Amino acid sequence: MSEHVPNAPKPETSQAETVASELTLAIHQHRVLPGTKLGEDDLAEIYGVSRTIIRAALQSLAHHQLVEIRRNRGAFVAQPSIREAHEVFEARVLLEPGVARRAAERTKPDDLALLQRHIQDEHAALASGDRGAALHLSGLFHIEIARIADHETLAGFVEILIARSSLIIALYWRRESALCEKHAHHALLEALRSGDGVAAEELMHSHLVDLHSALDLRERPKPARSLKEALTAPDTGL
Amino acid sequence: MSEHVPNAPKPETSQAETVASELTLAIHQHRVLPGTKLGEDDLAEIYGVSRTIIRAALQSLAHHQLVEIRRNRGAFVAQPSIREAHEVFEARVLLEPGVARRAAERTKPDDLALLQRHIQDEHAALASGDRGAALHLSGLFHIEIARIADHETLAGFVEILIARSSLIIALYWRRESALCEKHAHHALLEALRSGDGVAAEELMHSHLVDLHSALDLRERPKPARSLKEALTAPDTGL
DNA sequence: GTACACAAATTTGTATACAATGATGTGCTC
DNA sequence: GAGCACATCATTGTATACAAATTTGTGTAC
Repeated sequence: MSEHVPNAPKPETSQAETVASELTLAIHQHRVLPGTKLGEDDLAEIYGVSRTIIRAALQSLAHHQLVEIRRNRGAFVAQPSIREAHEVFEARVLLEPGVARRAAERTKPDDLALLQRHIQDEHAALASGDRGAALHLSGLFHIEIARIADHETLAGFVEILIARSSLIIALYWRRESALCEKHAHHALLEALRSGDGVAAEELMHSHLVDLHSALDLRERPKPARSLKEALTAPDTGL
Repeated sequence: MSEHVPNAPKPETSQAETVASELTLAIHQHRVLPGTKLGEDDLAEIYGVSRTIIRAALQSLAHHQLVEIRRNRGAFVAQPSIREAHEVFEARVLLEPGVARRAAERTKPDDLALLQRHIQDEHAALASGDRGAALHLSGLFHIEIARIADHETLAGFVEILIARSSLIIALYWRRESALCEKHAHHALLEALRSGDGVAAEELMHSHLVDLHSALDLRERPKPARSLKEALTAPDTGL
């Protein structure tokens, strides 16, 4: 039958999904930055698979708007515009508070333990200076809440929005403001623990508004990095 | 080998996108029903392209949850469960009223004309007995409103939800209730014309609640059709 | 020295070949 | 005749080969 072994000789998940997951993780953790070109041959060699697999993975990421595929040009890590950044956080403000309320009404003990660990891990990552990992875990916290809400459709949307948020934070995060989500997440956890849906809804709302306002979304060209793209656009004046 | 597409001297859009669009349309119009197997070789021959293209198109539809890909088994038109059906309409009730309000605040004269034509076409299709085409146009009406709202992120979600709604209607539509959306759509159009966001929001809300309640979502096995799948599952008792 | 034009090299787009997995059919055992 | 084992077939999964397009490099004209 099917025993859940990590390095199984018989992959239950397709190779394309594996590559897509790894790439997604790398983008979430800001190991590859927006604008980076993702050449098919390079990736094929890195992951030891053929371009067929890489292509499928890249298409998957493109559907999640994590990469942009330009015909005959290749795949690049997406660079959300200021407008897109606003859209994403507006959508999150619209969706996630309701999801949090739903989650508060359905939280089980195991869920609380998992969320608690997420917060711990996030804190540990921050303490060790790994901002990328902390950011990733911070996103996972929100995704976990969506999962607890037990609404796959909304959870899928939330997942997409959080993935794009990671790109937006990479591009527009205001350096001086600390990435201190510990308090907000802890308060949310407590609201979930007590089953207080209204509190969870409000906490999530203010948390997201905070995040949105912590971005520097004034008019400026996107910091297109790497290659000549960084040089064909005017400097940000930093 | 390419004599299928009439006028495509220089394809600006990739062949995979073309195939995906055609398949999506066919599903929206209920020309292929939920549960239908979409064999790669068959599709490759039909559209006159290689399996590579077909595969990319099917993956695209799978991302939109219009088809389900089972490893080593192939692609099948998705059969949303009752639970998924509820989820989809819950999500639509959550998202679309706000989108309609936004749209009312941004409607331009050209948009009104376009919506008017959609309603006309839908009515004409219904009169000629082409329920599939009418259903498709009905969905396009909602998508058009999302486009007018000028929020690409939300519009993308709405598009996905409407695509899935088409499958849900194919599976669970209550036969006796007429597919009479003309009044609701016309009322919405008028609200948009007068720029009354609150009215548009409320009209959209009640319209969606109506649609949801017009489905027969009582417990029953999914009508898996075609091939032996229809025989391995208990009959719907119809 | 700059700008344009052309050629080489790299990279993506598509088709096809082969391998692997699941489905089907046949024959043997009991 | 029922049930299982194995061979055969069909279909999907993956790799590779080739075509098309873009980018890079070089040479020449002015």
